[in-house]
Amino acid sequence: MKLYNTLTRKIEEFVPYEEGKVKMYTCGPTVYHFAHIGNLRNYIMEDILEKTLRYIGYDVTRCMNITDVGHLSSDSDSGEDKMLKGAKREHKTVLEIAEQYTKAFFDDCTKLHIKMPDIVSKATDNIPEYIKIIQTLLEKGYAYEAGGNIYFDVSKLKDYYVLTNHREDEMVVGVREGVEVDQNKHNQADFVLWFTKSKFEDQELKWDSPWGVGYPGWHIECSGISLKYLGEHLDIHCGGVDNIFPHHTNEIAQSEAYLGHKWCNYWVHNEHLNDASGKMSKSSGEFLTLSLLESKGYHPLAYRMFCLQSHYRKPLVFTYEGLDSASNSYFKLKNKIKSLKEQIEGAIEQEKMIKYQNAFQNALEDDLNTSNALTVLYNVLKDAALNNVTKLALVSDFEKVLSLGLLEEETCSIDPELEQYILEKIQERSEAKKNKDFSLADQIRNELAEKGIIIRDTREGTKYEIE
RNA sequence: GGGUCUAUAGCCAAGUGGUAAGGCAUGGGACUGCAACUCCCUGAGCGUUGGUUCAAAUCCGACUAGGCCCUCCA
Repeated sequence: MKLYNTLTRKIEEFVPYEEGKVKMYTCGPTVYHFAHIGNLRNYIMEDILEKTLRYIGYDVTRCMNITDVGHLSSDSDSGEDKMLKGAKREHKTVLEIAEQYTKAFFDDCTKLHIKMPDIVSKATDNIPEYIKIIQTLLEKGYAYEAGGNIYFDVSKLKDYYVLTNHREDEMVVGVREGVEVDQNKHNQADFVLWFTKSKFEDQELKWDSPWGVGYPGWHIECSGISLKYLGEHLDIHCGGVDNIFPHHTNEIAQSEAYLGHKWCNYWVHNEHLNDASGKMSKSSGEFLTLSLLESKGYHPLAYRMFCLQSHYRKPLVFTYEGLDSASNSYFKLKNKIKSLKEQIEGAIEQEKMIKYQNAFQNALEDDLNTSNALTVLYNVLKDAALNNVTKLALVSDFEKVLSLGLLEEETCSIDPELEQYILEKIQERSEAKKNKDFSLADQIRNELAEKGIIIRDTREGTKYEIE
C-alpha cells in the first residue's frame, strides 16, 4: 500500500510497526454543533482508508476521540471555548450539548455508511491520562508552569516544526484576527497543556489536578487517548490539513517528549472541501449539513459518491452542479446493478474475478485512488464477456470498501391497498393504450406520477416504482 | 512576509517520458403512441512561458491564478 506521508512529503510504501497489524488514530469532531459536509468528507475518506487496509488483509484497530471539552479557539487563552459557546447558544449545559451533537454526528456517519471506529473515546473520560503525561513532561523538563497554567516548552525540541517546514523567525503571530500574545509563554510557539487560570471563570467542566482545579488543553487529548488505547507505537494518524499546524505538530512534540522515542510513522491529511468563496465554515455562508442536502432531495450516499469520485489530497469545490452529477452517476450505477439480478445463471468465473479484484485493489493501494477504483467497477459492469453472477460477486466485494449501498434495494413495504390501486390503474392505462386512447393513458400516468409513482413500459410489461 | 498544496474538455477525474481512461452533463440515433428507463454514437492537446530529450500533460526553471496553514477549524 502506498500512502502520502506528510512527515516526509512523499508517497511511501506503508509498513506497519507490527507485521499484519495497523494502529490507526483519527481526530474526531468537536461536538459543539452539527458537522458540515466538509467535515464529513474527511470522515468518509478515513473510512475508505480503514476499509482499504482491511480489504488488503490488515488487522486494523482504529481509535477516534470526541472533543467535548477544552477546545479554546486559541492556545493563548483568548478565544472562546467552543463547547461553552454552543451551550450558551442553546441554553443547555455543556454535557447536554456534547451528547446531542455526538449523536447527530454518528447519525450522519450511519447515513454515509461510515463504520464506527473500534474505539471511540470522549476527551472528558481520560483526564487521569493527561495528568500522567503532563506530570512526566514536567519531570523531564519539557513543560513549565507560568501564571497558573502548564505550558509545553518547544525550545527543548530540536525539530518542533517537522511537519511544516516553518521557521520560527518567519512566522507571523496573530495573522488571524483576535489572537492575543500570551505573556506567560517562554516561547511564542509554546502551548498550554493544562489550564487553571482562564479568562473563562464560568467554564463548566473542571477537574482537580496537581496544579489546581482546571481543564486540559486541546492538543493533549489526542495524545492521551491514542497512547492509552493504541500504545506507544502508532502507525497512521489522520486528520484534516488544517490540523497539521499546530494540532498535530503539538501532538508529536508532547507524545515523543513523553515517550522518548518516535511515536507515529505515517501522517495522512485530507484536503478540504471548499465552497465557491473558499473554505467552508460553520459561521459564514450556507451551513451545509447532510440534513440540508437530504431536505433538498439528495441521497446521503450520493454525497459519498461525490467524494469518492475525487481524491482525498485534492481540494474539492462543492457545487450543487457537482452533486447533481454525482447523484446521477450514483443512481445510474444502482439501476445497472439492479438489472443484473434479473438474469442470474452460471457460476462465478474465478480467474476473471481475481483479475478485477487485483485492479480494484491496485487502485486503492495507490494512495487511495478512489476514482480509478470506481472506473474498475464501471469496467466490470461493461464487460460483455463476464456473467452476471461474477459481476454481482465483484460488486459485493468492492462494496467492502466503497460502501455505497449498491446492492441495497429501497424496500419500502407497500400497503396492499395502495398496490391494488396501482395495479388497477396500470391495467386501466394498458387498455386505454390498446384502444389508442393516449390522452387517457397519459392522464393516468400523470395521476400516478403526482402520487410519486413512476411508470415504465418495458418488454415484460409495465412496471412501477415508488419514489 | 514564510510554509504548503493545486492547475487536464461545461463539471468531476485518470495519467509518473512514447502521440489524452472513465463518469456526469450536452448533441444525434435506436426503442416508445409520446415520454421515462435502457442501448449505440458524440468532445479537449493538458494555466502561461523557457529548457532537457529522438520524444513531455508527464522531468527542470520562471511566471500567473487559486486553496489552505502561520496558535478556532476536518
